[in-house]
Amino acid sequence: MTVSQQVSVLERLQTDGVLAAACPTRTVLDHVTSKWGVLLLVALSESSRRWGELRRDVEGISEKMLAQTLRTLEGDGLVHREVTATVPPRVDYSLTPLGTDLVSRLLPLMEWILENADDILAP
Amino acid sequence: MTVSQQVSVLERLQTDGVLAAACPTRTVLDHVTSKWGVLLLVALSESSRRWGELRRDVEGISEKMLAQTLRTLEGDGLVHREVTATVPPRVDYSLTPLGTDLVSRLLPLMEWILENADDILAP
DNA sequence: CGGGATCCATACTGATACTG
DNA sequence: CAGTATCAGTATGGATCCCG
Repeated sequence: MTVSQQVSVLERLQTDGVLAAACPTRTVLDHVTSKWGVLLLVALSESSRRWGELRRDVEGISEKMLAQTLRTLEGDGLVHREVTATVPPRVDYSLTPLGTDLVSRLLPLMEWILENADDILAP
Repeated sequence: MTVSQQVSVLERLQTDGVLAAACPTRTVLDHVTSKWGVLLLVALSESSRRWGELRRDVEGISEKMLAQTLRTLEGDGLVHREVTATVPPRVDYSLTPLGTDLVSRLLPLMEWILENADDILAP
């Protein structure tokens, strides 16, 4: 990414929002960067997952926050919820096209964190 | 990004951490995606800024969270703090090379949010 | 100007119990 | 299996006042 591109993004962030309070993009940013939102989106990046799988994939998440975060992401149109009316019931979660697009921007960031976590926490 | 790349990133996230609890990368992720951390990093993306400038740039941030978040980011080696001992005192904040590198991964995400916020919140 | 200290409200977490 | 409901404890954020 060139410097001129960086500047233009920053300028648009200032005028259109994000850095401005009360801007709708703040809400989206909060959802996307929420503690569990990122991890769930990443966990869904490869394939659709069932409730119990997500609960195991994302270690440490409580059932309450799992349900709450999934509902938020579903409401944002990032995650698709599909119920199969069987006994026992089966519910699959998957990324929507919008969610897939978002995750493609998210994974480079996660990869960076993975590679640099040691540098950050070591000193 | 290809599918094979996505899979490899996810697999490394599962084995090396992030999705695993008690992993150091979780801490880094929390700092980077903290409510104000993202906005401050972006605000610093173009040039170094003074305390008062950041306070105005990032609308809605309280002085407490500004100080707290800046100290965290400084401790993570992402932000550099430079004090000029004058009267009145002057303190400048800027991105470290590590911080600059991180922001280059962060801006595409912010740009995506900017472009898709309407689609997410409208329905 | 650039913070630190304090108090309060909210959000999150954890444990448990219950349901279709 | 996939949740919902509730309560209690904790962590986090915000508002305010104060200081060198």
